[in-house]
Amino acid sequence: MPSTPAAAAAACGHLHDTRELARLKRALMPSPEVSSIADLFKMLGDGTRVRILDTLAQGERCVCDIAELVGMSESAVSHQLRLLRATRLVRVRRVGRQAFYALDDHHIIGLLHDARRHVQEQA
Amino acid sequence: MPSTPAAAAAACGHLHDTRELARLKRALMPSPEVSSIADLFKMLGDGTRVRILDTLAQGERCVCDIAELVGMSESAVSHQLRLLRATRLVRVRRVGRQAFYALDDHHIIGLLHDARRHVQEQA
DNA sequence: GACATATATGAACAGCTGCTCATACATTCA
DNA sequence: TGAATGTATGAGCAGCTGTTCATATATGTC
Repeated sequence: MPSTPAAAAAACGHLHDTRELARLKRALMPSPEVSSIADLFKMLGDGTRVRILDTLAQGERCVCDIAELVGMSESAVSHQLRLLRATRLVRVRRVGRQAFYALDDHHIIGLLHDARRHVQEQA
Repeated sequence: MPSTPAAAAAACGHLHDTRELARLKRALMPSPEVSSIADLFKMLGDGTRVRILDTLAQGERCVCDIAELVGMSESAVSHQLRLLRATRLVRVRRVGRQAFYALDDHHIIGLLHDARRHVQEQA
């Protein structure tokens, strides 16, 4: 029955109705938000950064202690902290020649916690 | 006072006590868990996959509809669905030559929702 | 001032990711 | 059976990521 050009666009046969497809499309997240969300998850999608954030969940730490705790070079950690700073996941407090990093947003702990529960469940 | 080799290991001067450092280290997440969590976030850290999951949050969809809704080629979507399947974030139901994908774990919606709130707040 | 310490950064490089394009597979229909 | 359809997959490649190594900067100490 629907051999219209509209139906041909969605030739799959499930959603015959282009109008319905358009309605669903409108309900999706807008692109800028998708990018922001993906960027946030990208930032959380690295073992070193997860470790750093887990460490900071215990409280403020200086760079060399973080490096020692996560088992990475201070340089590597510094590079990662730079990224975490840029995305406002951590903040710095400078005291003399030391830099003390802390979580800038405690929602992150929630996300880490939820992710942890998720991976534990399906183990 | 602490010029012992132990103190030299953590020469930074913040955590003079190696014992304290060891205690903190024990409180950190074990490596396998860190990897699993990072892998989960890695999976969520891509715009196309976020879009796919957002689409599936509305309900089961076949591949070509997903492709149309997220604005990507069916091939690209199929590749991503393969990854999402491998990490058990989505599941398939095959009917004839169509494949209907759905979220396999509704915790994911929670994570997406939390991330969305987070990026909206700091906008 | 000269030197050590704590952190930051740039360059370079290996490994990974996500796309496209071509192709294979499976199912339905003529 | 042959052709069309819906999906899956392999190869190839451009772009990105995370590390190391060398170096720079800034503060504190002598």
